[in-house]
Amino acid sequence: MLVRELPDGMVGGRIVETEAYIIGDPASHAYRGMTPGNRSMFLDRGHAHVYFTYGSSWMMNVSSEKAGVGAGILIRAIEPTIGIAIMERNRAATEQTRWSGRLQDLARGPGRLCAAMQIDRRLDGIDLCKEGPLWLGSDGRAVGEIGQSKRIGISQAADSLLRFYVRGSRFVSGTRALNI
DNA sequence: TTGGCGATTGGCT
DNA sequence: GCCAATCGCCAAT
Repeated sequence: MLVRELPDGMVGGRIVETEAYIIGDPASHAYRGMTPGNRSMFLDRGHAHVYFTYGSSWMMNVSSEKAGVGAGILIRAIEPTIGIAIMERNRAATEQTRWSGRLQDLARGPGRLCAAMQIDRRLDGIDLCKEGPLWLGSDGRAVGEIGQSKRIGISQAADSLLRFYVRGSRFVSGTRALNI
């Protein structure tokens, strides 16, 4: 689960899609070493790396190695379960990412997910494994079968099978062919 | 349902 | 300047 605590209430859901950006990965923001913009990717595992791209979208990684090593997991989609009405309002209020009105599109894709959950620069660097405005947890439900594919939208190391998704979930992004 | 394309901001070289 | 871990629109199937 990824959970966000907002003034209006809690929002979030089950993580159904991720991508790995591993050590020595040419597609990773951390590949060329630490800069002011990617330093949170070098925090100890379990911290947020929030960044802005394409002039329109915030996205979030979870740092995944020990302090000083740059690597992370991109959270690409959630199945909304908590505070759906609040997330719908957040998407509707975001001009850059217009919401189709369908629940399955509410947090389907890394930019949409951050828009729905109001994840932005202010959360960069926080510890996701303790109480706070954004944290990781579990609802205790069994995880479904996990599929594996190429990552989406990158040009470097494009063929590495580092994308992971819940097979059969309609809350997963990408084309049908990617989600077999 | 699928694939191609342009908008638009910030960080880095 | 350059370009990007996206999105939504449009046309074609």
